[in-house]
Amino acid sequence: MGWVTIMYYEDNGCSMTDGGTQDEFTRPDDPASDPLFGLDGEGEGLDNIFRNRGLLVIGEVPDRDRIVGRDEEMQNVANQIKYITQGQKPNHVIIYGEPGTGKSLVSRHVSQRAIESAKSLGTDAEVVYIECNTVDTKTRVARRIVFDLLPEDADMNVNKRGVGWAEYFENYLWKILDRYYEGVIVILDEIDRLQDDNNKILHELSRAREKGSTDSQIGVIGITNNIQYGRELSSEVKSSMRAEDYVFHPYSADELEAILKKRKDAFNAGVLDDEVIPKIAEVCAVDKGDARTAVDTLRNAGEIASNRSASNVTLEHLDEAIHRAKTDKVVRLIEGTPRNGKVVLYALAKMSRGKDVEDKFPTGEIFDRYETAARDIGADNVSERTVLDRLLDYDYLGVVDSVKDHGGFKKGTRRLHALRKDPDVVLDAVVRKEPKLRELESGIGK
DNA sequence: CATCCACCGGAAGCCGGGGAAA
DNA sequence: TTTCCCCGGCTTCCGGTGGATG
Repeated sequence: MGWVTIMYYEDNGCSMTDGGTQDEFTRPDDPASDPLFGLDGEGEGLDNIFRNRGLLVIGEVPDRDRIVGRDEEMQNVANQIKYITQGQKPNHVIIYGEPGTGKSLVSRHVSQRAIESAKSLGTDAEVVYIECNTVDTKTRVARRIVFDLLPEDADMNVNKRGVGWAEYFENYLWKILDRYYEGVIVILDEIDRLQDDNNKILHELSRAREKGSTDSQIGVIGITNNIQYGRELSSEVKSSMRAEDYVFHPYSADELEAILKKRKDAFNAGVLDDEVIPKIAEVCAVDKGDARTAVDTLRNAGEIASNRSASNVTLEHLDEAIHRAKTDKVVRLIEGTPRNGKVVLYALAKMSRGKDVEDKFPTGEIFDRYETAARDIGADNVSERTVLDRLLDYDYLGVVDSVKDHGGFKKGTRRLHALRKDPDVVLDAVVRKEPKLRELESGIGK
């Protein structure tokens, strides 16, 4: 959950001095029935929509019977790492595919099961899962592996600071492995987020046994949603460490529908309108078949219904949830871009509203609209050259489609720009990130 | 054909902020 | 803490582009 900004407006007619005006919300004697949180003391009625909202929170590894449509992928991964159950060397695996196609899910689930099988067969094995978008340097990765594998009761003192990545390996990791583990699987998620020469750590891990660093069997599963990176990595890695690589394809609408239905029991019986799940599946299947977004959207629709104290989750709530999901996506893309860039986007969104989707605008026109917007909010405006740069940035980010245009009237090569997202969505996103633009919007109306 | 238009996009350099180094 | 340096946003400058024009 993210933080929600709540604004309070002062009530002018209110005097704080005299009288003992108490809280509007009188506290109940029993905190278990505090109406402020919708409690009634019985644990009932806390929520008329959700029974178990946790089923719709991404990040936990679900039971095997909630995994849908990835049987082949699971078997493929299992075939590569199964040797660890016998205490033998697992193969390395590289997985790539679009976001939300079950890469992390399958890797974690299969690895976990392999480790359990190994343990029950008497092999000491463990799995380490690392998200490289936060653990993004060689040293951090090495440190995470060491501390994750270090048993609680180990009589080994590991320095937390001042240790280089190679030292972590030399001084600690190999020793820990030799002492406690016959096999380890290391999952490196979003491996493309590792900084520059990250393949060194891949190399070190994957060749450890051949180099005689340890007797333990190490299997690496590298995950990336950057197809390009995945290709380069897998060809390079394949030759040097013989890793198998797999592509996870997006979920179909049917699979998405099945995934969502498996999580239907997050809701109370009967509150979820029948059309909701198929609609989400349909919408998300068109947009890259992203299961994460699908589940998020279902949860959001439920939350919107819940906040409204509605008795059912309806298509209306869903439409709002979809809009919110799209807005969130754009917000994520544009946060971190310069303020003037957002004003440029604002200008383009304003121009695009009500126009044909195919309509494109030359840089000059956007610049003019941008200038008035910048003046309206009292921001110092940038040159046309910079506006062009901002538009090209957004093109790279996938918010704007920017193409070269040859042979206009009395014009050489020029560029035309159009939004790749719904203008209303972009407008909402920009307005959310830029308070001045929000004032402008709410002031003028449309 | 040469010229012109109106923009593209690379290069160089300025500036301020932030983080590392001293 | 101060100092230094790097980076990203921005500007200015300028050669490039390619159909229209006469």
